[in-house]
Amino acid sequence: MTRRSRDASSAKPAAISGGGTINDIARLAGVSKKTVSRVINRSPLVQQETREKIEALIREVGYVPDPMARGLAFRKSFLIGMVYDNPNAQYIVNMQEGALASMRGTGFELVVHPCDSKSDDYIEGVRQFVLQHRLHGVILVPRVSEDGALVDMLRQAGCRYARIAAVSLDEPARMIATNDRLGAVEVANYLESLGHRRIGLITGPQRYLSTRERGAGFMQALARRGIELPPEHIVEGGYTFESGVACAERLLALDPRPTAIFTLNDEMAAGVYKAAFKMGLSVPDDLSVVGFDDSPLAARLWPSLSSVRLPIRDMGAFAAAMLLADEDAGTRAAPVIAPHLVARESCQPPRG
Amino acid sequence: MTRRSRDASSAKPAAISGGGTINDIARLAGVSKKTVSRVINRSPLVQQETREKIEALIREVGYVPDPMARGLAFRKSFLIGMVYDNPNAQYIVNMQEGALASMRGTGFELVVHPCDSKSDDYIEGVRQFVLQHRLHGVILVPRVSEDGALVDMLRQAGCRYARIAAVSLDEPARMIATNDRLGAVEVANYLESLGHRRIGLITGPQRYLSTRERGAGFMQALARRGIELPPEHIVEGGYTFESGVACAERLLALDPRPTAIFTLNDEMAAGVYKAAFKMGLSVPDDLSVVGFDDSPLAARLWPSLSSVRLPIRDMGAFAAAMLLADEDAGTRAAPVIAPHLVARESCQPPRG
DNA sequence: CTGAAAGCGCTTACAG
DNA sequence: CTGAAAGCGCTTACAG
Repeated sequence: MTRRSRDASSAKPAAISGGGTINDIARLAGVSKKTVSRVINRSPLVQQETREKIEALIREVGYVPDPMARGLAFRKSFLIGMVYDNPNAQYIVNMQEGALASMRGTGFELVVHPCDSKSDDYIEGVRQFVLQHRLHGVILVPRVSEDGALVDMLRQAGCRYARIAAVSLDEPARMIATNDRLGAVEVANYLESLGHRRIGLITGPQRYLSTRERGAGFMQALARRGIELPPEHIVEGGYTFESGVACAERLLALDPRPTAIFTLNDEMAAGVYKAAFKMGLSVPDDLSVVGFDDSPLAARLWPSLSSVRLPIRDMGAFAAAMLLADEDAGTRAAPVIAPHLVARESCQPPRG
Repeated sequence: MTRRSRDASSAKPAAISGGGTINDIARLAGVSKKTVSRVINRSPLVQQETREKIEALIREVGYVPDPMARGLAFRKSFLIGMVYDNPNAQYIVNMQEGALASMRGTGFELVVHPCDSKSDDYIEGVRQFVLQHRLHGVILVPRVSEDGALVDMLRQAGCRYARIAAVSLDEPARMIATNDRLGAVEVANYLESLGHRRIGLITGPQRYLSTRERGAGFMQALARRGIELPPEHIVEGGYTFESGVACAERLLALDPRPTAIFTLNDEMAAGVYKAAFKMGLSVPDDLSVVGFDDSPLAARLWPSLSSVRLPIRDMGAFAAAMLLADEDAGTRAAPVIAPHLVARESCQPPRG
């Protein structure tokens, strides 16, 4: 009782510290702290009666185990990291919220790690990030999720991860495939059903998996409906507004010009709007436009932009849930992610 | 040596664990671990020679103290929280990056806590957030930063905080004032200098400090230049795209109608664009528009939107630096944050 | 300026 | 099913 000042005061510890320690609960329950520990960790090796008594006490006192003490003993923190190199702020924020939704009430917290995958020491940065705080696991967001070298490092470091990518790249328990291809297929079918035959495609850099998936899905679906895109109708942009303008100017200079353009993200679709307006073309009267991402921009453009939406929040929630799941919980059903087209005002049948 | 398996292997511990423990360093240096601890914590009570030897060893081995062990002993984690209830994703992401920039190399990490300030138990949520992991401190982003009840709770919980708000609400060491008013003044002067006299203002909800500051700054600056805004030229929006459309429709129905409109955020400015186009008015030929926030939207609208930019990244960096600063480091110069107008294509002198 | 002891709040072997 | 001992990797008193 001389060792710990708290012992000298009262059995009920200060509320501010979150409800005492494991020792307080053990003393109150008249058991060893090891037994309390078993209850905390859901060990089956506790008598039902004992367990219930301890659980009631824990609730009553408002006791919450200290994550740092647990982490020290476990050699693993109660932190989940999110690693990303993604210019789409809304994407990041939505995914954070989704992950947090799965983590609520678990005692885990989310720590963020934006990085620059073009710098050659970013992997070392992630390594220190996961190792220093002994992260429980990390969520890998596109496009870093596509980097095999990063994943190799994580495996070697013994850090769990959940990858989010356009198509499965890993074992199911570590992977959330977003099936970007399906969204592009939907766009192809939509434009074709409106009657468009001369269609332009503005892609992103081919090194991105999402670009290849979206592009391939779009072209294949068109082909299935008997539409072939001539090479000059396919231009590679850089996922930026400016590149969207430049690519659209090239496409719209064609004669005859496309009656519809699909851009592989919304940024570039906004660029298409600008190019069209500069040329005196009206969207959608003279040109239909579809984007991808359904970013906040889409609904705010005038006319509002039809775009493909991914359930980003859900993806974040699934990823966190995967990381939190017991290693030995058996095979869990892989979540099926399906993008879908949100049709707005930017498309209509071609004129004439 | 039977106790710790690592002792049995080699003096140089596995690189994967980040470079051994304090005991390894102590043994290698031939000192007690307390002395190593003093070096880690920059205590002056270490002989220069001893210190240098230990520091060299730490670098060589790549030793990094375990934040969980330190946190347990300190009763305080190496985590900084960011608490926000802000619909502007770019704002959040930029601020996160700024905070992280200040934290780089310190061993601290950033843990995020979005919340809903309209729910009545959000303060309890933040309380558990800061208490459970014993956060080192939290960054309070507008608009939760304006909530006195939240700050009271944090004070009572003994959690450090840094508040970011339009105007100082707290002691300088806990406050980053963004001086929103100055940005609005700049807009007023700009529009006046272009020759506008009939000017409309679309505000946000008056309960927000930023709204009041921006609105007051704008009107006062106009008044100083001899322009009074009649009441019907001032309408209250809700910071949403839709409210921008509705407010603009009211303003543009006036006869004579305003030649310029200032909206207190970019979302509503986009709404003004839509309303103008629907009425067949051209921006900027028939109507000049200025927004606030300089969100990604601003540069992507057509014509691109003039808007007030806040140095959000720097604000995040300052906030984190404040939290990391030694309590007894003395009074540090309060950073001066100054918003400024980014003039783009949406304004020109009024016609006629 | 330096160190041995005790402690932070939890868990992992190891016994029973 | 339960517990006493030792340990996770660090720090705070307290001595010297």
